[in-house]
Amino acid sequence: MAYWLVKSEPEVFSIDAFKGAKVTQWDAVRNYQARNYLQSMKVGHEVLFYHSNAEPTGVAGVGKVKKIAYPDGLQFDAKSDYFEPRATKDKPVWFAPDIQFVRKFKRVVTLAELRTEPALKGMLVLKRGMRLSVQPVTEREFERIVEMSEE
DNA sequence: GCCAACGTTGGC
DNA sequence: GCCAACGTTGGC
Repeated sequence: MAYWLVKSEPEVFSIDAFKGAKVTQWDAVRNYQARNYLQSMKVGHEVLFYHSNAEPTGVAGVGKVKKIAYPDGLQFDAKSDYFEPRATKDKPVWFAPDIQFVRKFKRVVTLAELRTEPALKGMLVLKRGMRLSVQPVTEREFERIVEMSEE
């Protein structure tokens, strides 16, 4: 079983919007490393939902992979900001899984808290300049953050 | 293949 | 709003 962290700006798609949507395709990611992680996600993998560019910034809840990655439809839409001229229906460039809402934390586990927790020292999201919007996390990190949300 | 210019991310 | 850190683009 693998665990992941995905970032979202709450002004664009918040944990409450996620709750309302119930399931959403994690589309509009346009970075190859992030795409490769999206394609590594398997049904049942758990996902930390992280608010970036937010007040406060931090982990806001949990989701779960509902369906493995399939073509991101935005790449075919010439009017979309996420249009991909190189993509064809036969050879799509961008893929994204469906992620299901699981729960909203009682409180946001803030980035500042993540930084002060020794067990989370290795997390990619804490690395200087780490802008990747989809990241792997370890089971230990995942469980610790869930615990912190209960404290 | 190099690398400068440019655009984006995202914390602060 | 600022700006550091990256990723991408495109001229050569």
